[in-house]
Amino acid sequence: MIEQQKYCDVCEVFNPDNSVVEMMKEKKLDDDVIYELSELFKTMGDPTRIKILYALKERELCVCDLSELLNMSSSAISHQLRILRNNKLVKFRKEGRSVYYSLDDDHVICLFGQGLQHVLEDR
Amino acid sequence: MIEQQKYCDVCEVFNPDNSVVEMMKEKKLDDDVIYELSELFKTMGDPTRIKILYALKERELCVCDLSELLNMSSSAISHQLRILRNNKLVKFRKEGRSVYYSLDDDHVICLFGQGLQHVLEDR
DNA sequence: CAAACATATGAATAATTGTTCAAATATAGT
DNA sequence: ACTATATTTGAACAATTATTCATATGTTTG
Repeated sequence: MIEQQKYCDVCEVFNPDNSVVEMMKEKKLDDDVIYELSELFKTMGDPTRIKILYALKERELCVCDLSELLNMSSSAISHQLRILRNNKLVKFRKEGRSVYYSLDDDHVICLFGQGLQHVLEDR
Repeated sequence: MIEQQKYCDVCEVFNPDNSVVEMMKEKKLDDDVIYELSELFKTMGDPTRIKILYALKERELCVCDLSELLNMSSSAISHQLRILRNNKLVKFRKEGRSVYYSLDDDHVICLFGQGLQHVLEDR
């Protein structure tokens, strides 16, 4: 076992004491959290939804506002808003036949800012 | 035109002066930036890649480290690393036959933290 | 109640995506 | 030169996704 030399200390499964694998595994996030985290980012990983969130950053808007603004069908917008709603990125308020959407909390804006910083970094 | 009552001030296309549409359109982000931003979030929107980034947060690791750590084939890991590389989330360094990957900058960690805050908020 | 409007929803379709498998490239040791 | 190891790559396949279309729900006005 020992004479079988390995070059990656973590791949070294024959020497548990020196293994980083276990260390990492202890520190690992709940699978639930990892899943939710990836769902959050996935939700923000679509141009249409980015545009919706960017618009809602300014003020609350109803479906037809967004539809007009982004030049897309109300149906398409509504579908995307449902995804944003399910992931708690937007909340809504009904007024007559209109439904006004707004950002659910300010984490979204922070994520936005951080993302922009990363994107605009090397230009 | 005027007698056609509308309930969403933004949808009101017949009165440009009072329209919020134009205002928003002026403030709108470059399509390039929106695209890149959504690509960034899309990149972070996968459980495997989240796990990779979370592991790299601690220290640099090579492909077989990650493969061992996440219990996945080197091929699968390599494919995901390519996506992370293309989106400038990780950088790499070659040493012998190994390729060590690490986080490209600390925006990733900030995004991580913000995302976690959002996810863990209501529990 | 009927007509118009705002939104939501389900099915369908085209496009994208993650993993697997097989094969290729590259580096190190014998 | 040969073998073992580390990584990359391309094709293939199943699964997911965004938009469109048609239709349904709910609300307001006449």
